Amino acid sequence: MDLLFQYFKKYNQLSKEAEEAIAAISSIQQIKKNKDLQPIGHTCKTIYFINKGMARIYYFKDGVDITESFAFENNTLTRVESLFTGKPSRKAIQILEDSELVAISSVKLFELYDRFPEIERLFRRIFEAAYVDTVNRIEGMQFHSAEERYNALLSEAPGVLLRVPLKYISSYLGITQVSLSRIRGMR
Amino acid sequence: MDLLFQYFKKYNQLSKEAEEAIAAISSIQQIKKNKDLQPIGHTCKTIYFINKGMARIYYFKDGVDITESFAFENNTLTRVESLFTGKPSRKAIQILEDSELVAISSVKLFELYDRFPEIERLFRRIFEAAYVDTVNRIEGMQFHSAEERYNALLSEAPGVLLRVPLKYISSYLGITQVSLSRIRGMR
DNA sequence: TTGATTATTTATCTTATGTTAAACAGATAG
DNA sequence: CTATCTGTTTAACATAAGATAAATAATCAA
Repeated sequence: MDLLFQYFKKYNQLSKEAEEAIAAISSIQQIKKNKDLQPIGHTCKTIYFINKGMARIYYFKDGVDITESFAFENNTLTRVESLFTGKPSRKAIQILEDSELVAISSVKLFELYDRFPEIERLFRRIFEAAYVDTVNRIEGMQFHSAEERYNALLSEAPGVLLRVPLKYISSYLGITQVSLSRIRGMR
Repeated sequence: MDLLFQYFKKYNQLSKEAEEAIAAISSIQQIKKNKDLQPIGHTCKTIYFINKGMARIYYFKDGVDITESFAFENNTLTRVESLFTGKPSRKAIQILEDSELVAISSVKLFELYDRFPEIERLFRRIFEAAYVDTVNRIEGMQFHSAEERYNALLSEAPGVLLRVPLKYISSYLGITQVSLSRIRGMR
C-alpha cells in the first residue's frame, strides 16, 4: 500500500489513523492481462489504484469497441459515471498487462468520510484533478485533426504507444484503426 | 439567494449557520448581455450560480472562437481548469443574455470547508456531478457524426437552439457554422 | 517449428465535413 | 426608414477520414 499512500500525499497529508482506516477497507489484487476487471452493466463500487500494470475503460457503440480512457501505474482507475450516480455502468474495465491493484471499497470509503473529513478532502481533491483532466481532454477533441490528436498523445504519453495495441488507441482518439495507421505512415 | 439554497438541497442539506456563512461570502450581480464576465488569462476565484439568464465558456484556437460549454439558470458556472489548479484560465466567460448571478468567493469558500465539513461535502457532490456530465460528453464526442451530435443537443436541450446564436453552437458541437447550417437544412 | 489467430498496413473508393465566397435575412443604430 | 452590421444559408470545390477488402506482419498455441 506504500505507493498508494505516497500518491495520497500529493493531495492531502493523512493522519496515521486515517491511513489505517483506508488500509482496513482495501485489498491487493493480482489480475492477469486481458481480463475484464469489471464487466458492462455492473455498478461500480470500487476505487482502484494501479500499483503495477495498466488498464483501459471501454464500451460498445453500435457493436464497435471504443476505448474511453487508459490508466497507468500510480494512478486511480474508476468508472466515475457509475460510482457517483449509483447506476450500472455502460462501460467495462479491461486489464491490459498483468497488473497489481489496490481495491478500495467505495461504500466503506464513503462511510469513512463522516469519521474522517481529511479522507473526504483527499478524495475530493483527487477527483477534482481528474475532472480538470477530463475538461482539458474535451478541448483536445473539439477542434483538432486526428493527426494533431495523435501527435499530442505521442508527446504527452509516448509510453502508451509502446504498451497498448493500436486498435485500442484509435478509438480513444476517435478515429478508425485504418486512419490511425495512415497517419502513422505519414512520418 | 433562495434559488441557490434550493439548488444546494439537491446535493446536501445545509444547517442554517452554513447557509448564512455562504451568504456572507456571496454577492448578487446583474450582468448585461454580451459582456465578458471573466476574461482570458484571469485566474478564476469565483463560483457563479445563475439565477436568471445564461452564459458560455469559450476560448480561441488558432484565432477561431470556440464554445467549450453553455450554462443556464439554476446551475453553476465555473472555469474549473483554473479554479482547481490556481492557474490563469485560457478561457473566458461571456454572458449571453441579461443575467442575474450569485458570485461566491472561492477563496473564502475553501476556508469555510474547514469550519463546515457539510459545505465541503456539498461542493464535492456538486462537482462530482459536473464531472460525470463531462465524462458523458466525451462519449458523445468520440464516435458520433456531427448530425448525431446536433440531434442529441436538440433533444437534450432544445432551449439552447432558441436562445443561442448558431455560431456559438457550431463550435460547441465541434463543427463549422457552415456544416451546422447544412445539417439543419437537411430536415 | 508450424499453423492459426490477431494486429497492422496498404489500396481503392466513398462520403462527411472543411474552406471560401457570395447571397440573403434579421437586428440595430442613426 | 434606411444603411450598416451581424448572423445564417447556399453554392462550389477540396480534403480528411470512413468503409471495405486484401496483403503483411506479429503473436501465440499446439
